[in-house]
Amino acid sequence: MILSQTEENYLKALFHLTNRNGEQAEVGTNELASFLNVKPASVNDMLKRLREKELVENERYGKIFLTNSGQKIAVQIVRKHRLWETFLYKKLSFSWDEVHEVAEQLEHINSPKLIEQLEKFLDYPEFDPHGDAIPNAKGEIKLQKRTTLSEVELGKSCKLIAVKDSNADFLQYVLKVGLELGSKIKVLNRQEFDGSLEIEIKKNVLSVSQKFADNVFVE
Amino acid sequence: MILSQTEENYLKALFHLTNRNGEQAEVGTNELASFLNVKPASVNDMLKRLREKELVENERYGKIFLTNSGQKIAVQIVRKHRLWETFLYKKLSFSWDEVHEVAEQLEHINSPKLIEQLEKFLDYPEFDPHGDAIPNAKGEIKLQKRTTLSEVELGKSCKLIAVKDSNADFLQYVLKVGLELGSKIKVLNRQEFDGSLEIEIKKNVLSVSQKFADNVFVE
DNA sequence: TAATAAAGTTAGGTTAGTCTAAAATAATAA
DNA sequence: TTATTATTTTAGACTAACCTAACTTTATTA
Repeated sequence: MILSQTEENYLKALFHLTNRNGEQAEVGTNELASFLNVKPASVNDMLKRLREKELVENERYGKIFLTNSGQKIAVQIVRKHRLWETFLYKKLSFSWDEVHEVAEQLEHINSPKLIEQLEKFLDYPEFDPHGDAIPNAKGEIKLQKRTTLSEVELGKSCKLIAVKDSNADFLQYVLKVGLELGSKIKVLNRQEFDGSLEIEIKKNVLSVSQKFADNVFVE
Repeated sequence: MILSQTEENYLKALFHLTNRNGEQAEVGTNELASFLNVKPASVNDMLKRLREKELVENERYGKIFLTNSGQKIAVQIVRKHRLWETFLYKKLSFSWDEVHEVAEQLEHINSPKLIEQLEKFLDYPEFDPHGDAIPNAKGEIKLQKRTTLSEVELGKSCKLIAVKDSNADFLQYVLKVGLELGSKIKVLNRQEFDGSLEIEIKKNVLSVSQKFADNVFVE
């Protein structure tokens, strides 16, 4: 089935919104609209088309779900996105926070051979530069039971393996703080009243908010 | 200036049609329409928009020209196309005849850094897999005074460096005949009545039409 | 449970890019 | 030079993807 970029973006958005933090989540018109920066009325138009193509299911005034085929297509888009991010980061010296925007464009290129060969060229990577798992050709995703920085015991050290979202501002802040994939972090102290953490990175001590710590994955 | 893929395709088509065989050529509505597989009426609509953006110039019932800024944009698209073709051929094991179609999609990705880095990654290639010159970042193109197979003297040997167009059928025929970039070809004989040539490739002798020989560049 | 707020839908309109059919102009040939 | 043919333009319509404004349904809370 040949889909427009817009249709693909709706499917991908639904995939992300319905699978949050590894849990199923319910998604409505409004939420999808604000995620995609369009108006609810536009979402309605598109949902009608996607229903007709049997890629989504939703009843009048009900929540929105991807069908099996919708899900399959969405996973393939995510796969392409993450492979391209990996390519940009590993081969073209893009920084962590720059890859997302360009991968948003590249993910819509339609060529099965291109993706196969790209994956091979990158030597079958399992994770993208944000630490997210790359679905394989069959659409299978490695399940990741990931620990956040917030959950690390006081005094212990850990290694940064991913950050939760792809917001460029957040990523830039992470970089500015001196972190990158693989950075070693030691958790020194935790403020009870606001959950903020005192951490040590390369012999520098700094304080980060709970929200920050919740968005950083470590092992 | 941000252009749609369609607008970019019109500019690129005009670039190719107005610079044929190194010579300037006049292009009209009908010709552009059939090149792009749309109807003349659609071309008219688009020309209006491109005139308003000052990317093309044409008078009522007159021939169509790219303006300087239209030309600049077109060259950048050609540059991206040829760099991507090179990438697919050199790094992702695409065959000669497969690169064009995918590059048609990739050429519309908008990221100056991506192209800069891609060019660097490929080590500043001068020619694409079809032997066409890749414009540099400034839009300068190496001028190629190219010899066709038709022009080679009887008994002389030459090396295949390019083929004229990107038609997949023609490229596949070229491959089938046993030719690739760099292949050595010896011209044995020429039929006066139809211009066809008898050539030797890897100790095989075969006959090719004048049209074929006109479309194959050698040095 | 009635009133208010939030979420979702519908109707009607816009723009980009396409089309068909018909009309206008230019080019070619008798 | 007039008639025929080819090219170009115009008018009117369609679809995808969006919008605003008004309306309906569901959820929340007083």
